[in-house]
Amino acid sequence: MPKKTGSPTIRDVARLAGVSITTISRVLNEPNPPVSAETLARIQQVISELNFVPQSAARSLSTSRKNAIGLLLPRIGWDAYFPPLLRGVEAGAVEFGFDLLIASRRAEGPSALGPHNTDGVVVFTDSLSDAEIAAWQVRKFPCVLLHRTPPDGLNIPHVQYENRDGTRSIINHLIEVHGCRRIAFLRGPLGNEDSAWRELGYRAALEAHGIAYDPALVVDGNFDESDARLAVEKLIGNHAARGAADLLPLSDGSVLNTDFADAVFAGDDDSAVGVLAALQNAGRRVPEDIAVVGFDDAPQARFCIPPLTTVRASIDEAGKTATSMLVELITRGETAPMALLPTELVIRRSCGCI
Amino acid sequence: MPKKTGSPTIRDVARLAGVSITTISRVLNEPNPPVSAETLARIQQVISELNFVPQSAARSLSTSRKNAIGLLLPRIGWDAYFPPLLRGVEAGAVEFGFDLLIASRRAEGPSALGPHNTDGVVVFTDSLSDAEIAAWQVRKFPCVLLHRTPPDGLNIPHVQYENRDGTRSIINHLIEVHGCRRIAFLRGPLGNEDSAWRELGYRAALEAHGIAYDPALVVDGNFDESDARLAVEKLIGNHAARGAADLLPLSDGSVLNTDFADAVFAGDDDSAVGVLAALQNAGRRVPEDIAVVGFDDAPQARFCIPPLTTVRASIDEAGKTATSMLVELITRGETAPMALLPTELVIRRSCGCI
DNA sequence: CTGAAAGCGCTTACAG
DNA sequence: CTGAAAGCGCTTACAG
Repeated sequence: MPKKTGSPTIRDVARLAGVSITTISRVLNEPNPPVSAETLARIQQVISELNFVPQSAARSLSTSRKNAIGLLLPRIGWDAYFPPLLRGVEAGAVEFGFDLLIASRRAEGPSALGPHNTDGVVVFTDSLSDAEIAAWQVRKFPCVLLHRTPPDGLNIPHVQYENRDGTRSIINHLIEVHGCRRIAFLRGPLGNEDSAWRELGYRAALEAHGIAYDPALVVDGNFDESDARLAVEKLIGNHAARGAADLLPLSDGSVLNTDFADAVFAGDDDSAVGVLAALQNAGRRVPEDIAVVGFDDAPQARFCIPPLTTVRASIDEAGKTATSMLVELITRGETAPMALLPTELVIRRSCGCI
Repeated sequence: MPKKTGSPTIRDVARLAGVSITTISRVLNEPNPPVSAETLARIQQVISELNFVPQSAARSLSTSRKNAIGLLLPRIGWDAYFPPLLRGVEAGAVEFGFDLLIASRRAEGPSALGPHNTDGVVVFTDSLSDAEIAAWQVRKFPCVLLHRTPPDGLNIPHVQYENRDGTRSIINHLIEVHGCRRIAFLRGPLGNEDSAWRELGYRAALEAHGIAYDPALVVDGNFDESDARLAVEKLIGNHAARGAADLLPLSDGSVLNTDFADAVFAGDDDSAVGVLAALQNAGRRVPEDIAVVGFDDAPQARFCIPPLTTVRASIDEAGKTATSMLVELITRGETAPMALLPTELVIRRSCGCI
C-alpha cells in the first residue's frame, strides 16, 4: 500500500498494477505505449485511483528538462499592462505544457530564475543586466527579451511593438484629420527604448508632411503623470513669457488660437492624464482648443475627460509571442531573431473626433 | 573541467576545489559549515568562478522539498487587483526563499499546481473545486484559501477582507454625514461570498440607525458595469411607474427630492461605473441629487465623474498574509485558521463630501 | 574537519 | 509486450 498519507510514487502504481515501474513510465510518457490493452486499462485505473502525478523533480533529474519556463519582471512598473502580459505568457506556457515561474528582479544576489529551475526565461524590459544576459548566453541558456533590445553584439531573440509605426499613425491622424501643425511631444525617460522609437515616429510623421521639427515643442514627460503635468505647465509658461496671445477672442465671436501648440502627443497614457490636468487648469478645452493623444490604451484611457485617443498594442499577443519563441528556442534550439508587433489606432474624443 | 557548455554540477565544484561533494554540499547548505577557513575560501572561489547554482530538481529529490509555492488563479477576473495581489504573494515567496509558480485554472485535467511541483499553494477565490481542495486535504498538501471560505467541514486556513465592516462603515458614512435614508444596494453575483458579507454589512448599518430594510431597494448588479446600469434603470423605471414625483421643483427655487433613493451602494467599483452612467442618462446629478459609493478602490475609482467614494482593502497585504500563512503551514505544519484583513474608507466626491 | 555510500523518484538504453 | 539496472545531481546519516 502507498506509504503514510504522502503522495504515491511510480513504485506504488507498479505494485498495485502488478507490473514493473518501467512499464508505468512508458504508459506515462509514450503516446502509444507497447502494452496489452488489458494491462493498459489496469494501469490507468490504478493511476486515477491513486491520483498519481509524477514528481516533477524526479522527472527533471533524469531528463534534464525542467518543463518550466520563467517570466522575469523588473522590480517596479508592474501595473497597467501586467495582467494581459501575464495572461499571454501563461496561455503560452500552458499551450506548450510548461510550468510557469515568476520572479521580480531584486538588486541583491543572482536571479531567482535561471538554468537551475527553468528551461528558459522571458526577460521583461530591464529586469536583467547586460552582463547577466551575456552570462546566460555563454551557458546557452534560452531566453527571449520582451520590450528590450539585446546588449550590443549579442544575438538574442526579442519581441517589441511597432512603436514607431504606431506613433506615426497617430501623428498622421492629428495632421491629416485635424489639421494640427504644432504638435508637442513629451518624451519618456532618458534611455527608454519605447520612447526613442516613438520619437522617431513623431519626427517621421512631421517630415512626411513637410512640418519642421521644433525643439521647443519637445520636452520630458518621463511617462509619468506629474512630470508630464509640470512639463506642460512649463510649455505654457514659456509661451506666455514670449508674449504670445494664446486664445484671442475675435470680433465675430470666434477665437484665434495662438496657443503654444495645437496638439500634444503625451508619449504614453499616464503622461496624458497629467497633460489633461495641466491644460484644464490653464483654461484650455480639450479637444476644442487643443488635442491630446497618448500611447498604450491603458485602462484609464477610456475614463479620461475627455476619453483619450491613443495607440493600442496587444500585450496578450506580445506575451504569447515571446513565450512561443522561447519554447521554440528550448525545443528546436533556434527561433526567429525578433518579432515586431503591430499597433492599432484607438480613436476617442481627445483628438477632436466623435 | 566542466562538461561542454552546460551548467556545472556539484561534482565539478568538488573536483576543482579538491574536496568531496559532501563538503561542497555542506558549504552550500549549512550556516556554519565545519571546514577550515582556507578550504571554505577556496570552495567559495570556485563556486563563484563557475557561477554554480545547485539544480533545484536534484535538491528537491533528495530533500523532498520543492522550495516552491504556487498561486492558483481562476480563469478570468485577473484584472484590477491582480498586480497588487501578485506583488504581495511574490514578496512573501521571496522573503521566505521560495520560488513562485503561477497557473490559472482550466476546466480540463488536473491542476497544473500541486504536490508534484510545489510545497503548497495559495488558492485564489474559486480556482479550485471543493472536491479538489478536499483531495489535497487528505494528502495533507498545504494550501491557503484567499477570498474564499473552506468547503463545509474542512478546516483550511483562509484569508478574507472585512467586507462586512467595510460596508458598514461606508453606509454609516452615508447615513451619518450625508443624512441618507433610502440607500439602494446592488448585489454581486449569486453565491459570491464578498457580496453576501457586504449585504450583511449593509443591513447591519441600516438596522443600527433604525432604518427599515426595503427589499425594493436591493437589486442585482452582479459586480458588473452593464448589469448595474440596467439595474438602476429598472429602479428608476419602477419608481416612475408608481407615479412618484422624483425631482419636484418647489416655489422657492429649491428641489424636493422624492427620487427612488438618495444614495446607491453599488456593491463594487465596476458596478459603480454603470450606476453613474445610468444616473447621468436619467438626468440625476451625483452627488447633488443622489450619492453613489462603491467598494474596492479599483483603479478607475479616481477617474470616475465624480471621483468615487469607496472602500479600500490592501490587496498586497492579503497576498502577503496568505503567503506567510502558507509558509508557516509548510514549515511548522500549522498556522492560524484564518485572517481577516481590515478595510479603509476612501472619501471622494461621489458621496457628497469635498 | 572530511568523505564514501545510500537514496530521493523518475527515464531510458539494453536485453529478452 | 515486458523488466532489471544504471544514472540524473543532489543531501544526509554514518563512520572516521
